[in-house]
Amino acid sequence: MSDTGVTVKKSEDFSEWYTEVILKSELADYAPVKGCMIIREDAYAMWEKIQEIFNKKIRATGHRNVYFPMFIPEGFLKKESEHFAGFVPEVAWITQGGDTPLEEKLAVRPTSETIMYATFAKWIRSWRDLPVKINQWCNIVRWETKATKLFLRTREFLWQEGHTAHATSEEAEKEVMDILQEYKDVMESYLAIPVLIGVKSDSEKFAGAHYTTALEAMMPDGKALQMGTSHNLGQNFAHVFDIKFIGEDEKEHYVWQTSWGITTRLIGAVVMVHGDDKGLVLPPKVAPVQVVIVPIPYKGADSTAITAKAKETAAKLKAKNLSVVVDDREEYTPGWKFNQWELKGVPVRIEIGPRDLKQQQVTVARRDTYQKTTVKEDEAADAVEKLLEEIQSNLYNRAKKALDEKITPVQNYSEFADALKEKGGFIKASWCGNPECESKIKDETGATIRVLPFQQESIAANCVYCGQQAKKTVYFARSY
RNA sequence: GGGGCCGUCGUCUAGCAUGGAUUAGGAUACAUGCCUGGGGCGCAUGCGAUCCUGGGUUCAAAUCCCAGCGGCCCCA
Repeated sequence: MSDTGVTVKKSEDFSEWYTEVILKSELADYAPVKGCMIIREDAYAMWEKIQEIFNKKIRATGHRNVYFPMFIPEGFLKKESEHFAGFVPEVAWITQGGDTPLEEKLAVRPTSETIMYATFAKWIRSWRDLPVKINQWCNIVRWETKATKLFLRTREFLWQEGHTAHATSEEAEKEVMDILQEYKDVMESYLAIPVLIGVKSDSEKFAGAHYTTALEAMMPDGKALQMGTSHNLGQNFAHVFDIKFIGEDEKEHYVWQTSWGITTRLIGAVVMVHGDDKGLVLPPKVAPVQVVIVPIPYKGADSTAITAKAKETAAKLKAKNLSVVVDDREEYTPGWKFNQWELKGVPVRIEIGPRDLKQQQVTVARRDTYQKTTVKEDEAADAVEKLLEEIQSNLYNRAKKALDEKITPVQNYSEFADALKEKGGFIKASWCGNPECESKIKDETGATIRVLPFQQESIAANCVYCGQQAKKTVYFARSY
């Protein structure tokens, strides 16, 4: 028995399944340094797709890409004390260059607010210089000491960080929400992962932010995953870094700022949410290979005709801008190839054998449902294109259903505990707004407030923990 | 933050309890040749191991002890 396939069932040992799928589908590999990973071809290709999608969105709204250095002088980080306190436990420091100790140690960026904003102070003079809307794609380092997990928590990861400065609070506020919506679209329309959006509680907000908005998804094991954040920084950093401009009113003002990011963690979410016992199941819109064609050459059959037909079909699909691979390797049997491409999550497989040739058809198999049908040869390209759309929406609908099933409204703390114990997921509950209740709940159950949804609806009059007058309806969950 | 498990050819592993004799064995992968082909084909031959690293115990260590490195899981 071969062990090249996935040996663990997703429903039986989720963690093990996750690791195994990633390694065997060759998305990633471990690096020699603890908590670091190698992002392999297919995963990187997905990251590039995400970059393409998001770049297009932010360019359309006037943002431009830049690159700042990865070394940040300690003094910069220390300027905003809350920010520094939030990040210092996991900053990697450079203290020596060659043989020479550095006079001031350098942080390997855990995020770039400080180095960017020191520069903003130089760039911004007048209201005419605003808004500043920049973004960078880069790596960052957060020296995790706790458990690391492929894609979800590694010491180094890739992300994009957008940073903006505006003349007014309203404008910054709008930016935060616009970006949040763009993120939501990336996740739902492209990654096929539904998310809950809202504001973070103070204890969970970004260190140094005025407030943080976030997008939260639900994983099949009942744990929430933060998919992205968009922060309203208010004027905190502006004051610290002295980012001022002369307004139209001829007076001096501090800028209003935002920052926002998504990371390679999204790839881990795709694996978790859509994958199955055979391996990855990739949403067509971000799949590096959308269609694989496997010729079935029988002994005695006209294998040149079969291969020719496979290539011809591939050409038709490519003409529709689809990414297609013809797997004409002779050293593997068709059955072996089916399994391998399923492991890699390719959404659609086309089989072309003597039978198809004779009947001028192709056999089409979809990854999400394993359904196999035959399609007339000249209709194949259109049919596949349509099928890919169908798979994309099927994956989203499946995930949406799973999310909805994992949201439990509760009236009191015993219901809260039961729901969390039984199925995990999001617990929708009323909260008085006191951080102490939040913190006690965390200590007792491991669940934290993931978001305070924008659309508030009252589900109970009293706080789920202390019984005092409730102020907010929030989603709790255990999280990654 | 706390607890537990693990590390042997590229990969999965046997051997470890009770130290010595398996030449560290097998499967898979890889290479070559044949045979096959609509769900991980078959046969033959071949290649492939610092038993994670360092130290200790011992006449003798993959096996026991300690430390380090790396991985996994669970709990809060």
